[in-house]
Amino acid sequence: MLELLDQLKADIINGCLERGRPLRQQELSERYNVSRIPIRDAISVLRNQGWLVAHGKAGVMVPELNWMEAEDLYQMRSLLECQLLEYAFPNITYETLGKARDINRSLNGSDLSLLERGRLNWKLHATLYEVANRPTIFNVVAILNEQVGRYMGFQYGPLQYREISQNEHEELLDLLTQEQPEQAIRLLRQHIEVAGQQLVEYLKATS
Amino acid sequence: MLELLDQLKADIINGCLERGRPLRQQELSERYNVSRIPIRDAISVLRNQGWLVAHGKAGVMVPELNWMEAEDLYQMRSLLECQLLEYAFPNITYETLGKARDINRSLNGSDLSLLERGRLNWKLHATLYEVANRPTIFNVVAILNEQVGRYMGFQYGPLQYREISQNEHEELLDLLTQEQPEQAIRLLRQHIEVAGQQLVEYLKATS
DNA sequence: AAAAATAAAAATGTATACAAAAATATATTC
DNA sequence: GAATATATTTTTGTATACATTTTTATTTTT
Repeated sequence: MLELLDQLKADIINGCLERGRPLRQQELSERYNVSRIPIRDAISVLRNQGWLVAHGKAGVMVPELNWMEAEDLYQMRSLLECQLLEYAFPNITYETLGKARDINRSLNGSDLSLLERGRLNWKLHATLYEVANRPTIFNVVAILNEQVGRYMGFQYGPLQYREISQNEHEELLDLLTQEQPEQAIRLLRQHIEVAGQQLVEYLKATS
Repeated sequence: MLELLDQLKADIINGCLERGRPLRQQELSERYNVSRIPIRDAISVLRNQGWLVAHGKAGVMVPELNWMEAEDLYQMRSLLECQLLEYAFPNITYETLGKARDINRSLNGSDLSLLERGRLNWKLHATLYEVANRPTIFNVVAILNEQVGRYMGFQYGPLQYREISQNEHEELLDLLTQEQPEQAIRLLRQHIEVAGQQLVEYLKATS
């Protein structure tokens, strides 16, 4: 099941599944060599996570990427993640920061798939947010990051966003180590908003 | 399918389904007179909407209500819905306001179930937010309101929140009619936060 | 020839059946 | 008698089969 979900997500990211055309359960069941039941299960999950949309009675389909959605996702991320970091700050330990640094280093690897890279990026952020002990907000933020994942092909491809992002992560961790929460939060807000703006620019340019 | 979902939600709200005990697919399929497949589908949806939680390998169960979750849901609602109203304001017409007023009047009915009442309440808010033309933020807010729905038994029961809420709706619509967006947004923030605080207080007191 | 009505096809939703995995109970060993 | 190992039961996941609904194609009527 998890395997199937990942395969589907990967195929959505790299464009193997046509956008804007209804997906047929039977086609998918043949493509992935399972019956229609697990396909239905997977579709249900992916629909709920925004990887697929139900277009009325035309069936589910891979949604087109659009800059407005990206903008909104990043705006919500900015709002909610800054709030989470604020809650988290008093509880951040050296262990937390160490874990985050380790993850950031592993992002150096050049043999990572888009999906893996995106997941590590989220794991880094999540390491900080976890200690906020706000599971409900955390969950929503997790969903938002999941949805941002659909745009990963763009963000980690043409934009060469990798190094910039990693450097900002390092700065952020340094500010947290120096116990400067306000500046850290400001940097996080900027980190997210700039990423969003760049993605939006790119989407506007290509569409 | 929609029917089954509503039945399950209703039974979760009014406590027919025990909290904190794993749900068996077969039990449910007998209880609701369907096979296990639609039950599985429904569980998947309800899990994604927070009505059920997967407790490790102990199976899915109805989550306990807790004040912290309620607090967080309302905090997020406050943040995001105020943002939506800001976006919406320039596009709000008399027709929009009229629709909202009609819905608010229909909330007078005393023969409404908890689920129906909650849905009307959301429909009123949604009428305003729709014209913001921010479907992505709108969707997240819709999910948050769906989750708040799990607490409806409390909010519309012991707290007798009905009249207060309806009056605030009317005030809000008046402010929007008078084209006073800042005050309207402030009132909305208060409307949401007070509702949240009252619910949290109640939950703290009873638990 | 265009619109409406009917028939054919396809797709989805659901039930049943079976297989794999998990949990529980029973037996066995020390 | 406690701990481990084995067998039994339960629960879930998936395949197949069928019914219902939706879509598409064809025919009929004006």
